[in-house]
Amino acid sequence: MNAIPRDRQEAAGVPGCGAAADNRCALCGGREACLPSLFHSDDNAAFERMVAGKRRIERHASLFRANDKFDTFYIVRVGQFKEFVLDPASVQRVVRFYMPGDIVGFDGVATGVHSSRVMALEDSEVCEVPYAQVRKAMHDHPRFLDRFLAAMSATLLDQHQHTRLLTLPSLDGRFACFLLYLSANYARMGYSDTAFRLAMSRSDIGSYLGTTVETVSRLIARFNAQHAVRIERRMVQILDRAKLIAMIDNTAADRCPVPAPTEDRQPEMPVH
Amino acid sequence: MNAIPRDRQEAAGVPGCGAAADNRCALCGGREACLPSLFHSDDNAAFERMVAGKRRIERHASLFRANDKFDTFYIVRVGQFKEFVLDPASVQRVVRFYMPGDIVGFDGVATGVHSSRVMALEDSEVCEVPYAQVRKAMHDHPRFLDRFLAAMSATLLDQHQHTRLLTLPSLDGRFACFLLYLSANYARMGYSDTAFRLAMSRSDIGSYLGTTVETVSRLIARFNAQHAVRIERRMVQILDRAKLIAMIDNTAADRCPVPAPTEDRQPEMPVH
DNA sequence: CGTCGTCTTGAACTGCGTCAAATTACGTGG
DNA sequence: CCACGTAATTTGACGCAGTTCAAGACGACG
Repeated sequence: MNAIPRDRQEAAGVPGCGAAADNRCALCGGREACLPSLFHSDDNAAFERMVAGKRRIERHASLFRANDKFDTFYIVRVGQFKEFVLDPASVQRVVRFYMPGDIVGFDGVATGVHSSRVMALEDSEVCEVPYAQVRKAMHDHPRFLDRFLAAMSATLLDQHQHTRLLTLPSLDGRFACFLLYLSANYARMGYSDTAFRLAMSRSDIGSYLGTTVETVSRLIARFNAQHAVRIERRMVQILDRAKLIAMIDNTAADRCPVPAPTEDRQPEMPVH
Repeated sequence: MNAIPRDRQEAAGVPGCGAAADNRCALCGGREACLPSLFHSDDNAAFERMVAGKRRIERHASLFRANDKFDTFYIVRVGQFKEFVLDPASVQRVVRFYMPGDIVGFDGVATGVHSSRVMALEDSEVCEVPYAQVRKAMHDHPRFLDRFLAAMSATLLDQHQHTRLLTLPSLDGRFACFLLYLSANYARMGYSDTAFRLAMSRSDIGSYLGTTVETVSRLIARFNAQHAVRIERRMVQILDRAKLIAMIDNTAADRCPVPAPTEDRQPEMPVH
């Protein structure tokens, strides 16, 4: 997710799995890295001045909705969120999930208005950081500027990962990718990367993977049968990580086979 | 694409269609808005100092590749680009297209290294803007800081659009969406939004839509037969825009039907 | 213990991927 | 200017993965 600087996330086929950061926020103090190294080598006190306050968000309550005014960033302290847009038929399209340490709100900077809705998947808590303060801090602390830009850029990389996931030809690959992505994020937060609880419903997963609830169910059944994982209700155990990775690679084969461009000029006819 | 501030792009089902900007870059002077209002109300001269130079990129040559060092942004002056990553099987996954006025390189900020490859679809030209200069300008000119952040945020919104496109259940919807997106972008550049040339191959389109070349071919044939468009070779004419929009909406119906959440607390069972 | 919602399972249908071959476009060299 | 070769694009036939519709199972809570 957008925890930064996401220490050199590798470009392999699998979502980034940065090491767990360990910078305690003086405000939060929780055991989660609630603001992952964004400020620590610089001026920690500066950050604390930036934080306007904390806010609790009940399960299923929204942090903000599409068309709400944007003037505040949120850093997830505890809990998880889903971000989604509503398509014409009022169907949710989950665009991403947020976990502790992630920064929420970048989408609003462009227009001053939020373009999507962010809803808590469980009882959660966030730090509020007014955009005005962030701007000021960026001006005053060059290092903070860098870190902040890096954070924003990292969310772009996350989006790319999601895009890659969505273009995997088989659902097996997508689901495997999704599980590894969760695993990596739990690792980043300092939890087990082989056993964790899903905060999201089957519907949310289906939406995120670009498929239906039923198919998600069947995917789970199949993965369980193959002993790659053990998913029961919302508990997940990863039993055979290698098998999951293999599922991504195998299914990725020749789709839109633009041949691997080792040289710069790939063979294609010029346009008249 | 990431031309900014993307004047309040609407949240409707269709990719953003900002109005055509009209700020001439003193350096480029081309009739395309090569740097869309990023600097104009502030200090135009400041920008010109920022631009290190221009660079020509031949068709099929790369602006940069994955793992190349990042230290420069590029603003597309003329031509078009595709950005893609290679999956394990060395297959291209097109993540986005760039058109004149778009800023390229945000992905590199997070790690200092590019995560994808950007290749010219036709003979092109870009302005080079060193990251160091941008940082300095952000520090010196608060308004520029705002604009730059807005630009970055806008690319995030673009990615969301792509994600939404990819989760449309039917290929018809995706392709319709793609055509409207191109149309909107040509409009933004001041060209006709009903007749234009595709810079990308069928393969690239297939990759962008998450499908195969063959299916793209069939989509085109079907759309032609329905007189929604007239696509011949790489020339596109949009004949019935309403029909295209309808194709998106119709196919968007109940997929992962999380009911429209008008109230904040949508009905779902608490987790034990 | 009954109701409600989520999740799972079943069966039938179909859109799209896959493989294969034909066709067209375009650049090259004669 | 024409003939040829390469690569892109189109078209056809077939099979399967995944959607759809429908019903049932499970767990939570009143």
